[in-house]
Amino acid sequence: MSVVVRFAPSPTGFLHIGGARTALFNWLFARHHKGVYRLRIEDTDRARSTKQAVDAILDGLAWLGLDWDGEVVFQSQRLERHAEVARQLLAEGRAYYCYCTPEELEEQRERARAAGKPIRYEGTWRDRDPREAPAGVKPAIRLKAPQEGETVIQDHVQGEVRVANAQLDDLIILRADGTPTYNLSVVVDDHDMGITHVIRGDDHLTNAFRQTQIYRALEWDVPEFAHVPLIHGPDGAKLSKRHGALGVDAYREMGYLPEALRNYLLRLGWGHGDAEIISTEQAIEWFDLSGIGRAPSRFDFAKLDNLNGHYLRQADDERLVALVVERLEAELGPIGPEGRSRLLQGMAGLKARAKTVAELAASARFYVRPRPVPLDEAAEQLLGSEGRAALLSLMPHLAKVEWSAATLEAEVRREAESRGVKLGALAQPLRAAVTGSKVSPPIFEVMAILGRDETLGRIEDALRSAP
RNA sequence: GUCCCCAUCGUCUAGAGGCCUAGGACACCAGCCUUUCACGUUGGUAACACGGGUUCGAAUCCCGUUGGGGACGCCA
Repeated sequence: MSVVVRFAPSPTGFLHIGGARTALFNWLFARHHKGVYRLRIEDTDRARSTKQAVDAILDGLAWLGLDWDGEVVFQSQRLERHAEVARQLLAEGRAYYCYCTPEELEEQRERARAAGKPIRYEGTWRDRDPREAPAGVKPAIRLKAPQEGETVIQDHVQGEVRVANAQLDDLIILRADGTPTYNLSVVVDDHDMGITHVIRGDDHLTNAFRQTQIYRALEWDVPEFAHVPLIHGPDGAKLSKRHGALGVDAYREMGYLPEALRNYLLRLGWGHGDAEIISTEQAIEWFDLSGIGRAPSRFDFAKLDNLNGHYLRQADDERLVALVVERLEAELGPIGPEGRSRLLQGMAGLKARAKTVAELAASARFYVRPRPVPLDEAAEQLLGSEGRAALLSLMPHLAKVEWSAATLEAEVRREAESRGVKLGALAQPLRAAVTGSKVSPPIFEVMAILGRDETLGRIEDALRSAP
């Protein structure tokens, strides 16, 4: 039997990190089994679903590289089919009309709460004669769920989970306005789409019981389930906007690479021995449901940063230049071919030092800034009067040397030696004057990339700016 | 309140009764490398929540306690 899975977000907000991981797991599972991975937008909440949210989800998935198979299914376009199934259950006597008003139901809930009993529908209309129906009340349709025994699900992550049917109530499958409710829609769509494995967040575990009851009433095959533990914030509490319940676009904005996020998300809740750095190809080969852990996990930016740094160092220079230019242009205006060329030459030295694209852009800024390059506080301190004096006396030597990283370094080393100072005594002021900062890629490499005129010009600027 | 799930270093995890004096990774600390910062490298601190069983033997199995989490909508 071929595997068919789906990712089914509801477009009431952005694609958050938990959803991204669910999508990743489904995608990996499908690719591993050479099956089908589909996307279904659960937009039946007409009031809260927005086009922007749908776009954000689609964009987020595309950025993450989780391509789906076939057409996107919009649940809102299948309402008629869902209603038809509800009516079928009604006709078969496996569902019934319920004439309770929302107020009555609220009273029932209150009563149950007060009595310390499970909060559930009392079954008021389950066996009542519909002829007693109050006039003018539009009924909802409820599933006639089993009252005895228990409902059991075999979960690939949680194992066998069972709950007494007495805990469950007769859930509404079709609202009074004729629209289907979530659990019915999910069951009908999963069935119609031929979904074989439902991999989703653990918060759906209890829905699995209700959905199982609907499957049974319909005499349809129940799919395999895998409920993945949720992702918590660093403090162990529910993810909040402060620490991780951000849209994937926010991670992109912070400068994370999609391949790094994929690797991080994969390892968050799934393991394969000691493997940490896992390429997507390798992940497809290895991914299995049994590797999913059963405990919730916490989101940790430090580890994501580390992974991102790894993938950054691995990334193609041209690609990184494009990402950096995009950010730098937003800040400094258009960057010409010369600037791009410097960035490309300097990228190897730059990317070895960054954790995120944002950091990369910040540290690359000096390559494309127009003179005079502003000196930050640390650079100013490094220069001081001694630093400037050192640079001044170094100028003639720099002016005459052949302009390459190796010759520049050799010349400055020779000078340091003859002056009886450490290389740093000359290199640091140079770095400060040329980059405006005390931290940069190797300074002779920087000088070589910048070229003789630009470098000497910057040094002169720094000398002139003496306080 | 009711039901369900979970529990190994700070974090992510390896571990499916003896291979565990509990392994790896991130973070942290120290050393090395070094023109800065990173990278790299070497070493270090650090965990089986607690209490009972079962067993010759338990991180691994069972029960309870505690602590987290999730669900209880005519939302999805």
